[in-house]
Amino acid sequence: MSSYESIIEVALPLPLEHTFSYRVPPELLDKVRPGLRVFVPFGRRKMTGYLIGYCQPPQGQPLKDLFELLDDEPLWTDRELVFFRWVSSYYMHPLGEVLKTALPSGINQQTKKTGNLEKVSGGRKIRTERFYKARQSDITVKLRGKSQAILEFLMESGQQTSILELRRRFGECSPNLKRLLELELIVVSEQEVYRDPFAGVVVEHDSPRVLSEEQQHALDLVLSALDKGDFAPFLLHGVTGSGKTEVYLQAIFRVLEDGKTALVLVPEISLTPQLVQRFRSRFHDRIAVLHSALSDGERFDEWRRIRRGEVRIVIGARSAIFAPLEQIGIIVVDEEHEASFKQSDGLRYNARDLALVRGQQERAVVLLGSATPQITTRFAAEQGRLGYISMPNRVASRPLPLTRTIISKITSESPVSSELLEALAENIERGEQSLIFLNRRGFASSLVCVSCGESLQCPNCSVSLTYHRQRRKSLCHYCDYQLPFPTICPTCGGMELKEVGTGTERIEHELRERFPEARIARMDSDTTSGKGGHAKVLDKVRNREVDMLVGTQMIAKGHDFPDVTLVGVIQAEGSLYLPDFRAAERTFQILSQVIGRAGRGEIPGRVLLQAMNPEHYGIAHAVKHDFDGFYREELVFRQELNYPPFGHLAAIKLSAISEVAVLSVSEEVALLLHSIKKRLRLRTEILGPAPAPLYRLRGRFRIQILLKDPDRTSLRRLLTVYRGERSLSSIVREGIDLDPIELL
DNA sequence: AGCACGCCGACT
DNA sequence: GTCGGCGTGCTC
Repeated sequence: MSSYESIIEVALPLPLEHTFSYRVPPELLDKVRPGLRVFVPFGRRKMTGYLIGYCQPPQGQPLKDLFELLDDEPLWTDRELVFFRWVSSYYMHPLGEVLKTALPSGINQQTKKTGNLEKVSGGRKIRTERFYKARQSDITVKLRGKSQAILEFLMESGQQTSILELRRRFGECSPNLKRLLELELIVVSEQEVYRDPFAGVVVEHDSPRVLSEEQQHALDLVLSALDKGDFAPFLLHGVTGSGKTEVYLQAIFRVLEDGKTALVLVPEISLTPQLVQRFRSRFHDRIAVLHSALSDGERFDEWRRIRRGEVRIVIGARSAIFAPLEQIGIIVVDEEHEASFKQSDGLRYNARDLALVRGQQERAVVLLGSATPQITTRFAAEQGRLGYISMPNRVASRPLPLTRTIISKITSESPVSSELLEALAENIERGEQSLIFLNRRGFASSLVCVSCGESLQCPNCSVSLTYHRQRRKSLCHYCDYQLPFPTICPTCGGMELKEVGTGTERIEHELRERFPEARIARMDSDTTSGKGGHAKVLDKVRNREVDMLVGTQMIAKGHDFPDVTLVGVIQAEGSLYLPDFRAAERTFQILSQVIGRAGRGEIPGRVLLQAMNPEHYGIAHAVKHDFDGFYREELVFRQELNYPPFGHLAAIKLSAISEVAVLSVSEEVALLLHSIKKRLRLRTEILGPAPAPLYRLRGRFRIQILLKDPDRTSLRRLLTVYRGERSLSSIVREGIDLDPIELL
């Protein structure tokens, strides 16, 4: 054994830039390989590290020996390590922590000190089950009852059969099996099994559907890119109901035919059971699913199935970008504009951006699908850095819903306008379903004291507490702060508190009074807590057990309700004035999505949209289903203000810059930055807020941080110094996801 | 991140 | 006189 392999380089999951070297004890020399986890001494601790390579013995310091190797087979390939290294350097996050994030959680060993006792915990968890098999023998023994039945079954099948399977067929049968074992008629063995997140769920088979002309054209473009076998990124811009999923499915079919694999990223898989269902009925058990609702055990097992090449398709939420797939032919990012592709603690990454990077490294086709792509994505497509595929029409020539705005005044008595009420009444009469969308939960958005005018505020977050009538509580929607059923003003002791602002709870209440016979359901994070909370409501709607569904964003995303013909939107501009440079974009997107829920079946849909200022271009273009119009106006607006994709932020390349400029953040964040300037401990200069005409616009501030003489450490500090709700790192990361193509 | 060492205030 | 605050520094 060469001495070269006797010193290994180990990355540790700690916030340290450096990797560490260890000596390999002679008895392990023939077993070490990059890709294994190692258990090593570190200070006076012991921890799990990642063997990433070999190195020369550093002079001067004595090396420690590693304790043990935790794996037999490498957990990652060389190619994956290249990707991890890229992630590490781009997000300025230590390689060891990147590896920890990428690998299934809960497999690392940790030492904990309990008094003087050292406790090793964690480690891999492979589930095993007992399997029984009939012994081959000519002896025929006649047994009684169940034992005989079990023996006959095992002899007939000749297969290894798990205890679970036997229990399912014969009920409790341990005593019988024990007896059969004693008689040496059967043998038992302990075997590895996978925990199956879909245990017991049956799906029907689904065949490829006939494509529309538009879909066929989109598919052809993707297929010809696949044939070239090179990196090819696309934006698939298709309106709601244009059949993007079918394009994904058929492209993936071809990828599998070519012997390659497919990775599908979806925003929040628990919210899109329909999509997973559709994939499963097309591809059956060739699919692994990765998302946060899996237990550690299930996730570990799905991960192992992928690593071993037993599945060719992975569907998952953002973390699935690290799935151990090899030979990736296509990466699909569905609803690419969704913010949930961003991981916002620990390693902060945007899975949508990483899809492009991994796709490039794997020479795969990357398909970013959306009805309302991010402005920056569309801009990149316009510049030719992404292929652009457009599907502007719905399948089966179904028209987009007829959409109308209603001007709503704050002073109006009911939050639901009379026109909307009328339309709802008509729909009930006709036996058709309606959705009512309001992007705010609770009953009232604040309680205001009639005598002193103060509103109830959260002491931690300085925002109004939302009044929840059913729970008899005032809640902060940012933190967990809550007050029980407030009756007295905490400022002046006044006895009368007025409900101001409207939430979904109030709308539901209102509609129940107006339509006592109607079957009304509400769907927001208050009503869908607990397992399967979403599915329950969604099934009710699909089974037509509900006439009206009131809800927040939740009802806008990805559900196919074929029988909904009317969508009502309360406070359409509700999200327009949030202190976020993407407020207009978000408003347009959410409106487009909710409008897209109407008329997906045989009957054309219609939408009534209540807004105080329907002339705002985000709303006006949503009404006209006019993405391009919106897109052009937003680009002009951003160009004037130097916002992304035109601003300096696009130039943030963290490893190379000599100046960090943060622009266009909220007033709150701007003030925050000033207040923590001392804590930055950096040689910095914070410029701004900008002159009034600029920063006053939509309440946004323009500020700038100049980092003098930046190095890795100071940049990291800038990223991590403030670990609040709105951390500096998230602001800098806002910059990172501005122009993903810039990454390549 | 842990976990040490280290130097100043209120306590059995 | 000690317990304990968190500042600083190190971990192959």
